[in-house]
Amino acid sequence: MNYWLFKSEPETYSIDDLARAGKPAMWEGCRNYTVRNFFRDTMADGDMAFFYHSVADPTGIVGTMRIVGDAYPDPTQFDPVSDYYDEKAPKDGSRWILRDVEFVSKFKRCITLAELRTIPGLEDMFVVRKGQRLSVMPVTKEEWDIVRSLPRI
DNA sequence: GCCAACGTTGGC
DNA sequence: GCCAACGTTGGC
Repeated sequence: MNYWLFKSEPETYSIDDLARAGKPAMWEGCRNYTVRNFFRDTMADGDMAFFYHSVADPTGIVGTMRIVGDAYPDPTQFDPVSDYYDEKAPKDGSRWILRDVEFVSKFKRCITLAELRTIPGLEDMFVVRKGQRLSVMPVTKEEWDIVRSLPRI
């Protein structure tokens, strides 16, 4: 079982949007090869992930979700009217893939980035590292457990 | 709005 | 295959 952190701008897609969906949703639009490789090679059905709000006030972890099923081609790469359209994407869909995710929980409060930076044991967490811009990143079990054990969540 | 940091592109 | 230029992310 692996653990992850997924970033999303809540104006685009928030934890509430995922909760309202009431079923697994496509995590579409990732256009970064490192993330693509995570989706393809490392992530597995049943993995757990934090939902993180970026470009928000405040930014931070707002809940959890579960990875459902296997990776498959992201349909938005073939959609000319989509923001995520990629005219050079091979027809076999191998360039950009996605994962389905389902809502698990929303925290009672946002665990802000500022708070994460102060918590012993999270010093090396990807999301607190300077310049780290991946929209999907791995989380260790130790980091997962520390965040899950914070008060009032 | 600024800008640091990083990923991607493309010329050579 | 190198690397400069460019584009994007995302915190502040």
